[in-house]
Amino acid sequence: MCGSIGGVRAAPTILHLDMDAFYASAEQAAKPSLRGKPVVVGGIGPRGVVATASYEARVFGVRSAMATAQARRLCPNAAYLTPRFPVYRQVSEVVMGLLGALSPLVEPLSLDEAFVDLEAGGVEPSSAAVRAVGERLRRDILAATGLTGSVGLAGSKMLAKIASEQAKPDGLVLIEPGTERELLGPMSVRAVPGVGPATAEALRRSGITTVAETAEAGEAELVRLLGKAHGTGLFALATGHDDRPVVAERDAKSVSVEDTFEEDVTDRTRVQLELARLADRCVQRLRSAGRSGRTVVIKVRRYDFSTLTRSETLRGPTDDPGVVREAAARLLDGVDTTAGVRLLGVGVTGLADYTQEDLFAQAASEAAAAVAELPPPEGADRPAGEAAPEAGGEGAAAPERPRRWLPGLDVRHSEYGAGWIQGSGVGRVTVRFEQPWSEPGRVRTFAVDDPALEPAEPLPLIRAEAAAGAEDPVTAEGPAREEALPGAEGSSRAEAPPGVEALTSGAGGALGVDGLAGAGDMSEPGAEESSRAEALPGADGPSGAGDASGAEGSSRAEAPPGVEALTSGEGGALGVDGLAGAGDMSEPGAEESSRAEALPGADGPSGAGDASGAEGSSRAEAPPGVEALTSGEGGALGVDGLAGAGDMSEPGAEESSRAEALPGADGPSGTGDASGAEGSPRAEASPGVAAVRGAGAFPGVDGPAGAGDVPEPGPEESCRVEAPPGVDGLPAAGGIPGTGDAPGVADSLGTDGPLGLGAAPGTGALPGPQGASGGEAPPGQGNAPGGAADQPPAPLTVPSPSSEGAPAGGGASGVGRVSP
DNA sequence: TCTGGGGTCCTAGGACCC
DNA sequence: TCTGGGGTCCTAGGACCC
Repeated sequence: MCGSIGGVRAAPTILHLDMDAFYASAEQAAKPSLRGKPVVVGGIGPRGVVATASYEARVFGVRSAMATAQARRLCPNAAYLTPRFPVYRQVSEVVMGLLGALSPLVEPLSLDEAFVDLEAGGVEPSSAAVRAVGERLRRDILAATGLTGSVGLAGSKMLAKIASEQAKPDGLVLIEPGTERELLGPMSVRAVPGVGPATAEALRRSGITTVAETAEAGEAELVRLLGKAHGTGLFALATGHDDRPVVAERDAKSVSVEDTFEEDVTDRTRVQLELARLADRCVQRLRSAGRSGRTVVIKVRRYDFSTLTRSETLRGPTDDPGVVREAAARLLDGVDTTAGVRLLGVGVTGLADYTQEDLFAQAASEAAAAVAELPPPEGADRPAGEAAPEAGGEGAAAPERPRRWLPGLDVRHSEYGAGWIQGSGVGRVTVRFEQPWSEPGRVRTFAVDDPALEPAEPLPLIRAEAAAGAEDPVTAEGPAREEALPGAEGSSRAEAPPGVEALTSGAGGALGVDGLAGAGDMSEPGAEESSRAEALPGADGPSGAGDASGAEGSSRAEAPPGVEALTSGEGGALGVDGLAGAGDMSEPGAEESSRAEALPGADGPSGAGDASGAEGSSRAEAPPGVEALTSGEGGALGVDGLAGAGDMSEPGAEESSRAEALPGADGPSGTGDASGAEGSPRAEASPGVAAVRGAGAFPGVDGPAGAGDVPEPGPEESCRVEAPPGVDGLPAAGGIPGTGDAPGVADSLGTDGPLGLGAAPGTGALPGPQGASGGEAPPGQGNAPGGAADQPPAPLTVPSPSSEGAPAGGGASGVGRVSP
């Protein structure tokens, strides 16, 4: 009786694999600077939602399906990236290939999930044998992709899925047949696949919340509450009955595409045009799948989120764009869109494997051709996240459209090689040059239309022929750095030297981000600096930057950002400034002045130095950075922010560089930062580490620090306020900039501090606030710089979330140092 | 701070046929 | 002429999943 119940095998031969935080993990594997840091993959625009959050981001409460805007509030320090599906698909194919080696019966549920019938694969039906297979599979997946997956083994699909859920992350759970009911009984009914919010609520109203209660309710009651299919199905699962087979192949039953606009569309002509474009995209997908369909469906989500669908069934299946476009247009005729359309979608169902061309379709398509030729609407509200125009149908010659540098996407620079977009805005794009197999790379900023920069194909997570051969230049560098990190600061520093100069160069100049970058740059020799210099106008920047170096190094570094801001002039806008500003913010009088100077960029120099001031600043910055990132697109800012952060995080090179550069003193610590960074950022931030390491140094790192920031009352608040703007990225930027204006800056900036960059600083900042310490902060910053930037993320928002603990940490550390 | 994109399955009412 | 009942298709909407 209690043993295996009908529908459950006597041996746990059904395996369920679920990759851990798949998209986010793939991004961390591809981007060394993001490892151990909060990463959020999803829609970057104002209406985006989170697809996947790394475990580091989940600590802050970030969840899938959450609005990205909310996620940014919870975890401003995270890196917000647009999804790179081609990469995920590639990895998925490798994983599915490994599963295919286990059994002919593999049922993929999505890119990162699948059931495998081990019995059909000839695996001995014993717990020991299947467990061994599961463990080996996990090892093989890690070796082949660099990613971890969790495995559930049980006698039914449902139980295997529940087991893999319990195994997360990076584990394996086997449910022994016979134990299912006792195991399931106490669980929430929400654990049963198919029970979502609505069903759970319906059951709750009847006093049913657990699986045991569901089973006790009886089938008749469940059918009464939920309907026939759902009621009987749930009763079976709740009582452990699940004999659903693993089905290898299933043909798709529909194909659809949809877009949510960044802003509601009220213009009817525009709505019609967008619908036609969607119809073309849908048909493209249909054709590439070798299918045709008979029913055309349109979906319209209105301004108030109410959604309606309209469908029309043709006499026969088609894959003709003209036919689908026309059907969609007819369906739209019956829908009132005057109040505004939030989303439009076009789908085709009733799929057939063949294409049936008929005369009618031909004629229709020709008639519709004209429509197709219409140029896609330009405009701010282009579908969120759409990076490039879809090749409409045939002729749609994609007119040159301004490239959109979305955070996370791959690029290649003729001189610096492969990298990815950390952020963009205000006419600039920040790129981190690193590869999956390299050490965390440096950040550089370019004009968005820099001809040397172009979109690139993603790199594999695992070096192709592997290991084979020679390392590429980039890699080469890496090694050295690593060593540095750990320890050493020493090493780091070594590098620093160069960097130092950089700083000096004022590269700092570069932007705020740069600021960070700067840091990073620093390490780098000439090139970067120059780049930046150019980039920014900032000529001034440089100096300012330089200053930073010093001491504050870090702090200042941030300042630099400010610089950028400044520099950018517009840019100013950027977070960068923010940073600077930020720093200021925290600090009272002094800083401001400092900043003032700083900002001005020109002053920069001094200002930077001022930085010292501090810390305060630091913080401010951090935040900014964070946001900046966030803003993502905002591009500009965020970018920076990130960058900065990034830097911080980064180990060796940059940091060290800075450290040295800076005052050196901190330097050391700086190094430390690196370490800190990571992590849970905040946590680490915590005291100890940070402190120790110099984290302080890094303050940046601190990013975590950022966290630290949080803690602080006053500053933050202000920060936040401002932050908002920043968040949005651009705007903020702009705002900031203004701020930037040196003077104002302080205030604003401060707030902005936003930048995240500051984060790093922030750390320092906190302390700084504290006062004098601020000065010290600098050091951290130095480190931070690099690191900070990255991490940056920290804080603005932070406050609330998890930060709590963190804060202290961050702050603490910062403080700690300071005191010293 | 509103809430993506791509799917699957189910329900329910009406039309239509037998 | 009235009244039924079953089955299928179409349409619209909703829940749920990743």
